[in-house]
Amino acid sequence: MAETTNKSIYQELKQRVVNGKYNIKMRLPTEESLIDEFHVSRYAIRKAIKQLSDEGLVYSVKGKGVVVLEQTPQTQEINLSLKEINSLQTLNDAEDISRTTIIADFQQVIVDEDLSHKTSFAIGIPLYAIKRVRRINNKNAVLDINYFNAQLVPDINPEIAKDSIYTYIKKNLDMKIAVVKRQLRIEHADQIDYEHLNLGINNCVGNMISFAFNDDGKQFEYTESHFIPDNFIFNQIIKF
Amino acid sequence: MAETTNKSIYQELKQRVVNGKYNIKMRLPTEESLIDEFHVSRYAIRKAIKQLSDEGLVYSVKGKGVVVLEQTPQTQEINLSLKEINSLQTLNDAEDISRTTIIADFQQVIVDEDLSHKTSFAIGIPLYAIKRVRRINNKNAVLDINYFNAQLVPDINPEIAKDSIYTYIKKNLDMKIAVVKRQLRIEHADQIDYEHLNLGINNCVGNMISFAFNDDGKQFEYTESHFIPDNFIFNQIIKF
DNA sequence: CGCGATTTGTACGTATGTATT
DNA sequence: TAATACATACGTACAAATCGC
Repeated sequence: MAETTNKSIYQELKQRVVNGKYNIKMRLPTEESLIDEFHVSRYAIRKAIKQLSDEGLVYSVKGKGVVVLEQTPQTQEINLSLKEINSLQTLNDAEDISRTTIIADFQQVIVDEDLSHKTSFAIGIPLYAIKRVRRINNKNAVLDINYFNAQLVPDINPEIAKDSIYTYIKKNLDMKIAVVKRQLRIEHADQIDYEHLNLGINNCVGNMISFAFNDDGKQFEYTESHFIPDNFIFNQIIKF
Repeated sequence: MAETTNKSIYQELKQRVVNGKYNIKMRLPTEESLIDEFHVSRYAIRKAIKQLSDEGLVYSVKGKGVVVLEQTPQTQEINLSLKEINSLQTLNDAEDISRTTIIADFQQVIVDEDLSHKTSFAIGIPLYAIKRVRRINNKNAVLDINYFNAQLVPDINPEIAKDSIYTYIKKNLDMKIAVVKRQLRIEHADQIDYEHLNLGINNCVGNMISFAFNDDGKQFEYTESHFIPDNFIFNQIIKF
């Protein structure tokens, strides 16, 4: 019946959910009727619904249908969906937040046993070791401690680091970022954290550790992002 | 060639990756040859590979093949994949960690405006309000502050809370847990945290906030899990 | 309580698109 | 440019869970 023309099926369905056309009191139309409406295959409909489901808007139940979840109000704080913190760039675009990067340290090192144990780089590999402070809303909010494999990510310099190393990789290197494995923990603040971060009365930091791999399966980065309490939220949706 | 018999294709492929039969120097056999080996459809092979990919063991590249990622050593600490912290039960089974639950508070309340704003339950709904302390390795490690919709999760009592409310829901109620939306943040420790947790010199806690929904789309739970620093790791894998 | 009817989940086969080599 | 290999899309069939009669 209705025509999607430009908009994707996913976007159209999402709009209907957030507008309340599809709401908690009802279920989505069956896949069969959406197929009839949009004149596409079952595959396409299921793909769109999966996307809604991954966002936590709906939930599919075998034998029953697709249920709309009660909506929870979203918080106003700096809201990270984990995928984005790597290049805090995105924050800048999306929300109007003042952001600056300060290069606190920039050197080249060779991996020794200690560093190998920590970063999981092999001993002997040359690295760029960079420390950067991210100022957000006039606070020193994040301390990034980066190690890049200099063979895989060559020719970094402070100017590049001041901008975005990820942008540099994407634009100038013939290498693709494939996977990032992350660990998030809370740690007692260290000397270096007190030096660079506006911790206020807090004596702890969040520590997000990232291991990044290219599409040859090789690890090219180890990074610790130390961030101050009370300013960051990490979201996740778990389906059963 | 090889026969899978009992084992799933996923398990067989995973074993080959961790054993190093498939390793960083090579790529996985093509989907075509795996189809020939296991005598199943392309769909089945792709499903197994997707599972490996979701675990961060391999990465598929269009036109190239399926790449094995360099392996990163796993840490020994209490390692949570976010899905499990809800029922800390699972920790008990997997690792040998001593665990006890202490009921610190148990009452029934009606949602007022403040509580509604915080929990996103509607005003007037009756709730069970429970505070529990989780002792892990002889430390008060987690303070759980639970609110359950008493209409959807009726007849909770302290004995049930001492065990596992999720087990109770699954076994005794005709309700299915569908989705949990989570937020993780770091907060300055509160009076109640100092009372119940072994914070040591730390003055911050992790706060994992959960909104849980049943398969009718209704929110049945709001929970804050306050946990001490240095003892928990949250893992996540991001694919590009 | 059981038995269809409904609805989503899984699986297969095939064809075409697209990035890599 | 051609061959290779994964990604996307369609159609079909059957399995499994749910719901109403």
